[in-house]
Amino acid sequence: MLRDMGKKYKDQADIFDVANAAGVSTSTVSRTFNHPDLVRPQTRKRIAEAIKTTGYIRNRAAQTIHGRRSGTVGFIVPTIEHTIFAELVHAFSQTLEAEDYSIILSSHDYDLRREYHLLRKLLEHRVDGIALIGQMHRSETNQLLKIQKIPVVNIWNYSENSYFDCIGASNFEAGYVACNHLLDLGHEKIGLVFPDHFDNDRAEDRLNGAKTALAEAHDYCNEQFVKFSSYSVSRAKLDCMELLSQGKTSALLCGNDVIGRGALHAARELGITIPDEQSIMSIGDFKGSADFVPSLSTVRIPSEKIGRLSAEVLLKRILKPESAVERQKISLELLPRQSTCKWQPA
Amino acid sequence: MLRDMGKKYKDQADIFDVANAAGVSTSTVSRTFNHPDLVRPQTRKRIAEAIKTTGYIRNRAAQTIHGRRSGTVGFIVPTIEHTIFAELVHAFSQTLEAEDYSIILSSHDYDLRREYHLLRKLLEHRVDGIALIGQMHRSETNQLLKIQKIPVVNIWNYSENSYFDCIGASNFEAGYVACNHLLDLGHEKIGLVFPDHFDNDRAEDRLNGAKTALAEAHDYCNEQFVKFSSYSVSRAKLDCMELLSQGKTSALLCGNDVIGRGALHAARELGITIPDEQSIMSIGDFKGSADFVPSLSTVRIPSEKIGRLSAEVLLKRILKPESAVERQKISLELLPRQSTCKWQPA
DNA sequence: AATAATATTGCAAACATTTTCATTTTTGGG
DNA sequence: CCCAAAAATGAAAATGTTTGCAATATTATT
Repeated sequence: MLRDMGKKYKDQADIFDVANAAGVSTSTVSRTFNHPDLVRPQTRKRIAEAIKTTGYIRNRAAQTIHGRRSGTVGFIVPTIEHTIFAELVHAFSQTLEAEDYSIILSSHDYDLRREYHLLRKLLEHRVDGIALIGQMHRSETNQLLKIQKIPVVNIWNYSENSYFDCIGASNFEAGYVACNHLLDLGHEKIGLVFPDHFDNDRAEDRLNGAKTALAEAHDYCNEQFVKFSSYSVSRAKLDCMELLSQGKTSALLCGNDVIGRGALHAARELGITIPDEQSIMSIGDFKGSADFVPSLSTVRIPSEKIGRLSAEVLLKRILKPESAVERQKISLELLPRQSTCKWQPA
Repeated sequence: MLRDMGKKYKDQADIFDVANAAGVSTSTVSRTFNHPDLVRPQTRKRIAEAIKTTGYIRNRAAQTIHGRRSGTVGFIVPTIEHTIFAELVHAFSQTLEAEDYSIILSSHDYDLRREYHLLRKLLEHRVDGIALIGQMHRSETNQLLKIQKIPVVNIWNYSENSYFDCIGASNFEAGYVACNHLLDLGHEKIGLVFPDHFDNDRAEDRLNGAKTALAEAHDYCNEQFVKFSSYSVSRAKLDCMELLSQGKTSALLCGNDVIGRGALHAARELGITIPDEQSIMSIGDFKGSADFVPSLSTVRIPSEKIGRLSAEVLLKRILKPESAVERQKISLELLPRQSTCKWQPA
């Protein structure tokens, strides 16, 4: 039956307008979108035309309300400003956009209380799934996720007993491998420059990995060589200059490539030759780190791969919520480049 | 009246559950959210408790359907991978998240056909507003935006006769100013390295600005010094190495800081001293460009400011759709740093 | 050409809210 | 303590879809 014509002026065509224009019922229009195989090709064509002439645009909110997928996925990252997660977000989005999902992206600036609030907002929008960075979250965050029974993927930091699906590398291992690279080269006085953020299990794990390597090699870890810096090349540069100018180290181990770049700049600024006078080792391998001169030695954490796989796993979970928890430990790659070399005492 | 109790098991508390728990009607619950001043503080408190005990989370989709704000804003950028828009997106998001909006971020990889499709998807979600980069879009994109009468802000590239609100700098001017900086320093053989993307009015305008400056100074622009590169440090480095090793230029003008960084690396790789042997000039001033050694001379386009202002303007337009078009031309800042100096013929 | 099987389509209920209008409660002034 | 005005609340309609079920149209089989 056609809809009451006495309605007030409407700016947006709705499914009734399309149905009228095509001379079918709303059910049929709806089906053309959601189960095209159930409607006759001929009818489908008529509807397609009606859609064009009316300028109809589906209302996802209306279908969301009905319990159908919202077609959105929430992605909460610590930051989008500092390159760190750019590649990850990019790969993640591309994969999901290819499946017609839209990404609601929010960042909490390393404040896990904000993370909780952002999560609530995403749930208000009835996202079909959620992606979070790291394993460390406030307990109310985890609780909320559990009782909501919403598909969740935990990205970036691998944990063998994660409650949710989890795709990431072992950041402990990354720190361990990176540090051992320097130790293998004969370095003994290694400066550790790591981000100072709390609310960041990745950095913490990396630092612990490095300290463990040091402890194994030296039976101790000299705390006076540990420096906390931040996620900014400028800040890191200053902090590294301070550390380098003390002249007590033969190598710097940087918690991530942003800091690694800062270290490279710092050395240059101070006229310190890399790697002859100091080795610089980093973790991450962001795009461009290989292009520095000297190129930055680092431990590669394949962010594109992680982003793509996370999206795929989340997708699977959305389609099949009850399957077993999926965890993938993404392997690291030690990339010795020009910024590190054997330590030769003068 | 209380709701029919014979309903099947529901996992998600809805507004009826809250109403029951608080002993009020759904109207009152709804009002506590949307017009808190209309409900007695005492009742409000009772409802707040009911919300907690039931674990209720508002359904934005349901209110969107009612013509109410969806609480989302769509932001379509060319890319999130290459730093270019990271600061912009960050500032934009922060400003809108503070007002409780969620951002649906999508990227089209410099493909304006994809931009159109992404826009449609955003409209399906009934976003309250849309932010787009640049002034150049497919005609169907512009048409769709016009007939939808949705708040739109055009970011990044200023145009004095934009149809929509527009916050940005003149990229023509940026190219012009950057090039004149080199000309003022006495450079004559200037290599132009610009992104090769079509579908990018910003790069085009910058290049035209540079060419205009050259034409004014020399009455010609030597096309053999124009090189098209891409938005990647690696790619740009290789391209710059090629150009530099020909030894026909005394300065490089780079279309953006990504290319500028590539140029810096290239020179270093080739053992060319910056700025003594070659000057490197860039456009953008991304975070970190000042920290390179030598620091990168560039024309600053204040992306954070642009991001923040865009968000504010879009917000205004959402609240007051009928007000006059707002345009802001953000001013540039020439930042001569260490990578450029006076040209002294050998 | 009649019947059975299958493919299409339509009706109406359901989804979770918001909001208008009417009704009830509270408040303040005498 | 009563009454008018103001404040708070509730009932019900409306929002734009999807989908189970029933009805109808098409096709295949004899």
